[in-house]
Amino acid sequence: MDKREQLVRMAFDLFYRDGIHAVGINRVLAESGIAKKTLYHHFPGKNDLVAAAVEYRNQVFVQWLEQRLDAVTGREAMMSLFDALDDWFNGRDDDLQHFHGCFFINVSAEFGDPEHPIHRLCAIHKQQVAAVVRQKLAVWLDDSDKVEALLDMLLLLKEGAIVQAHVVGDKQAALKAKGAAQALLDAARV
Amino acid sequence: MDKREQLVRMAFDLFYRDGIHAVGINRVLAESGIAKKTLYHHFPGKNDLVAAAVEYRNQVFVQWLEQRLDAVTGREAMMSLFDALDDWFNGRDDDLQHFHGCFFINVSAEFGDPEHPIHRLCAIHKQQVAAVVRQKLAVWLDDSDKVEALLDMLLLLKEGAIVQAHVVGDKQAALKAKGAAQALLDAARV
DNA sequence: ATCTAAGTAGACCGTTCTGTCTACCAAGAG
DNA sequence: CTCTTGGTAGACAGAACGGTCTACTTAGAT
Repeated sequence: MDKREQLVRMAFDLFYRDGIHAVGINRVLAESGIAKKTLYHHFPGKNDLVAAAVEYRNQVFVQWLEQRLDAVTGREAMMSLFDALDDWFNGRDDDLQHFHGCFFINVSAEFGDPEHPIHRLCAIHKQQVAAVVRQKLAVWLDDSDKVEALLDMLLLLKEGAIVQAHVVGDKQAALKAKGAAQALLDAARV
Repeated sequence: MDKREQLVRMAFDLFYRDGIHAVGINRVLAESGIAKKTLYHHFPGKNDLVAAAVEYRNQVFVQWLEQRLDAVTGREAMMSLFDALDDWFNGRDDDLQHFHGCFFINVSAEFGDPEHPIHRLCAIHKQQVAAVVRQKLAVWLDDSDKVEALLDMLLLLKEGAIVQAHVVGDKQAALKAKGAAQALLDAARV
């Protein structure tokens, strides 16, 4: 693996665990065993490394989600969404590392200005996740208004579950969200 | 107002806007015009100032919420919850300052370890908010299992709305959550 | 009258931060 | 064969960090 990718992965690991501002460039270098010059050869500055870490995580997460929803369709796919979250929260998933909340929510907290490029990347990630779920809904339901309305509600439950799991430590949050999702799908008669 | 409270308020303002680790003690002092010795007279260290800011915000927020739910009961109270969020997101509220996401979610992102005292304070805040809403549900519904189930779902929607409003910038998130809440209450036949 | 608590200004300390720089090395391409 | 690319080790600079300290002031309480 090339040094650039090693740096990005190690940076993500540390940023996800301890936060962006709490992790210095020197720690990323020490833990990855890579020279400082090499880092500044690949990235103009820390912010660019942060951006690369965010994009890396985006790619990993979206791929993970697509895979988890791959084999199922319709209502079952929506249930799989929350089952996947449940596995994540409870450490039954190898792909996403130990759960420390949503990396993108965490990064948005540290880069609070919505105009900041790094905050924007987080917003884009959420939109990409939304697109994955929307596609699953769209092939199932004809009414595109209903698709959008259900999508909004399901994503609210998903974000809520992640927050509850991280802030309060409620590891059942995904299952509670799944229950709510079932009730909403029932109410929409789908 | 005594200096201690001035410090806490200014610290909260800055921490909420820019994040904890991005705001140095010296900036809090410069912007509040208070001497460093005074800060260290009232607080052993920065973390204690952070804790005080979290507790201050907790008090302000819970009071705000109680007030917004004061005049209403039953289903209407749940609707008021999301109307209040909508006002907050869209800057129609004077009590909570300009919206930069949930302070407690943001702080939890920077103090990711659930065992950390400051993370714990954030969890306690969420539990206090839950208690306010639970009380509103409890005086309305007899079945305490139903109260807990509805409470969980409504809080998921609330947290989800805050995240969507902040990360993606969806200022309609509260109204979408309100719609989902209505559907859930309908489904529960209350 | 005196003593204490709370305040001011700001120098200072050791540490850490991001980022630059020098000097050297290895391997593949023209 | 030489030259570029990507790499190593680590000193260094300048700023900012949290925190300590001295010296002085002010206002109440005893």
